[in-house]
Amino acid sequence: MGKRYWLMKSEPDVYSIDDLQRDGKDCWEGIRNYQARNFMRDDMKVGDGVLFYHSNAKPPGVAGLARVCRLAYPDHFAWDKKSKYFDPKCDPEDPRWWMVDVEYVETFPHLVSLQQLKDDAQLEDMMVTRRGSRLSIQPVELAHWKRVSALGRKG
DNA sequence: GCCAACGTTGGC
DNA sequence: GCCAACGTTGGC
Repeated sequence: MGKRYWLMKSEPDVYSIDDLQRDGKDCWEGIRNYQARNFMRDDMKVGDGVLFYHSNAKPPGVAGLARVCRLAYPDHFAWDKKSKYFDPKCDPEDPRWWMVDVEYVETFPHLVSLQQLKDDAQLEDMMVTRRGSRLSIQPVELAHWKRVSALGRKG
């Protein structure tokens, strides 16, 4: 399997692309949805491209690019009682939740808003534009990746 | 802050 | 295995 592309949602109030730029790289902890977990655990490879999406933002949209820089490993916050991602049903011997690390690549000079994504004919069937699409990690087609990047760089 | 959409839980 | 109740997501 060659390089793949993803969209990963983060609430900027919690962790924004500026935070990732400051940190250089960070673990993507707290994913508590099985479909999203499966994408990270089973499909993400080092070097895969990430559209960094700001959810619950004004406006919501793709803020820039990141890159997967570590293969999936157990999300240890799941058994950290002090973490807000603590999951009492989790057994460290049999990890239920996984995460990858991502590294900062670039911040778009123009945030590509959800409305822009919806209005763009080339992005018609992109998953994030579908109504009720709550999945916080989604696969992205190469053509969509290229189009979103172009919009973000050129406005 | 509202609420529709969706995922999970748990009784049966 | 059904499904009602509940919790969360996330746009608006």
